[in-house]
Amino acid sequence: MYRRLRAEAADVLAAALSAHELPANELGLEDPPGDVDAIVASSVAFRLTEAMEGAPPEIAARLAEAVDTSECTYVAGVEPVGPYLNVRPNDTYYEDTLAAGLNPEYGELPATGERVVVEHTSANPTGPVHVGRARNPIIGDSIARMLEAAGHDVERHYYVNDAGRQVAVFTWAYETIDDTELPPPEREKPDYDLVRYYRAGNRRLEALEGTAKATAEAEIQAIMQGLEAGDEATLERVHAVVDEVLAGMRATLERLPARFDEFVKETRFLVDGSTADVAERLRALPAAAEEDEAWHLDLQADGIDTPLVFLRSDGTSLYTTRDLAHHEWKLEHFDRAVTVLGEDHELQASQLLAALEQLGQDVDRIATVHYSWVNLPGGAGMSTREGTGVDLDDLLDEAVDRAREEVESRLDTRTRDTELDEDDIERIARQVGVGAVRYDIVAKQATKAITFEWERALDFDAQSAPHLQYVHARCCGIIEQADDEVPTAPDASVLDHPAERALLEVIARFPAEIETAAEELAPHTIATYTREFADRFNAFYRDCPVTATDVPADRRAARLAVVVAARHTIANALDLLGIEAPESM
RNA sequence: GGGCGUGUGGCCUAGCGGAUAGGGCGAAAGGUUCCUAACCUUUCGAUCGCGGGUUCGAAUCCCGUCACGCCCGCCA
Repeated sequence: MYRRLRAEAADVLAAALSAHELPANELGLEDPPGDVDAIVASSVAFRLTEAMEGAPPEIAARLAEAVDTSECTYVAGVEPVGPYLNVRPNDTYYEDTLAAGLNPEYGELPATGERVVVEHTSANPTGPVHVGRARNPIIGDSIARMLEAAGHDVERHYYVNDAGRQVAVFTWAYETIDDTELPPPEREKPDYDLVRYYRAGNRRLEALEGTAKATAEAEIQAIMQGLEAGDEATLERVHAVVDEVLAGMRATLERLPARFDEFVKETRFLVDGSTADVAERLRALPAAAEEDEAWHLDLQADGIDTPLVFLRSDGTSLYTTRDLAHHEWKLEHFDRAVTVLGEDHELQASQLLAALEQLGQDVDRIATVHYSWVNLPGGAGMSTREGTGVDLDDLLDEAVDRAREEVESRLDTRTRDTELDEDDIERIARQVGVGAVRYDIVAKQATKAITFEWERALDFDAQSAPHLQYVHARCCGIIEQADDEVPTAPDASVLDHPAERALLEVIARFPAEIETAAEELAPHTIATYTREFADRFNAFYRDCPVTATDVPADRRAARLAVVVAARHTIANALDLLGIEAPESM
């Protein structure tokens, strides 16, 4: 509704400007402050003091007179308030919002037919997912959900780095080190089991000297060469390790939940020859040059000082070379490609785009979202190899444990009729605990650095997931109280309470919020919206009883419809954030 | 040294060049015979890092500066 109202406001304002023979390219449309009784406003009068020869308030008044809303579906009027032009909605705006909100899918935009691949996480398959990396699946999964809601066909990909030196070291370590030399795994999961070899292997490699070191390096080199050549036996040895670790990592990511349609292996682009092919085309570019038998691409013309080395002197490819083949493959199969990467990959990502452009690809179809690091208090980083950092499994376990305590401590004071059994408590604890972790991360702008602190990440009061989930539970409670007798054709005209109007207005904005969040690839804006939604619902809850006996029948029916629309909105908004919506808590 | 990013009350955070910088935590006070108090109300608290500039108007744009983070590999 809001999208159409805003479009209509733009149309009538543009027409009014044209009537004064003024250009209508800058309409100054904006959201008015909270205490102003308007949905959309314009500050265009400020800019016309010369063209219309007058003070802004007087110009606003003259423009308002020229506005014709007779053709509008939702605009009731445009009124001058000081220098501003405020757009008021008519009753149809509220009626249509209420009717639209009764659809359980409310908020979803029409299908666009656009195929979008969202690549996220893509953490090296070397060990358990830690909290430093957890920002990636949480942001990536929410972006995928938003793009889907915005009408696109979305595929989620995890790009598996199974071709670099790290996995060669890992494979060597796994095959050389005996289990008895290692400490017991921290968990009975394959990623925790195998990371011990990875860590021990890296330590051993640093400690080795002389011929022992040479032997080990030769073995690692042989594995890398085998991978580069697409040698079947080598691929099998490496994948025995990689697939096993990945299975463990996948199980952890499932808890968020972050699920993938495809795990795209890097070696695939070696085996099918596309990496060699892209390297060949890169060598033919004017900006390509050979130095000490290695090949690089000069990117000065693209404003990047660091040249991109794409072939080693031994003829093997590098990570970005393979990623170039990977991205050409994406562009071939999808209309758009979105990648979520840590800020440490920024240079690599810009080199990738510059190289693709030199290869003649349409890089406008590629978007990259960068997120800043998650550090430990004191500024320490998290590293899989060194074993520093907090495992995501531990964080989620702790979150669910604390949520369970919270649920249990509240059992005594519950007044809702339905009882909770053990399974309910466990389910709610999981929904609340995991939701709190996701919200804490997704609610912040990706570019801001985060310092991980247990107390803050697991604060269930604050502006947190449980606060939002509680709104959904309240909606469900009211609907349950009303025996699910939801009116199919409610009369919105009886909804004249400010809290009812305010709630309908925020419901009306939901599709527009999805649209902009998907366009800007900014999931935190949905988190902000959801918070504002919760505030307005709670005001409605406080001031507008629904099922009380002294509420007239028509008002009860209309308010019940508002609650249903609110339930759909909050449930779908939480879903975009990957947060479950409990019916009771 | 160069590139990119971030800097908003004690702490966390929102903010498209426009209306009194919006929330939360914290601290203080209050609210439940009434749809779940994981809620709500009130109060306290900000020269939007600092200095210039552009503009009718700057947290927002530009320049400079400081602090912090990331990057600048024939690693990924």
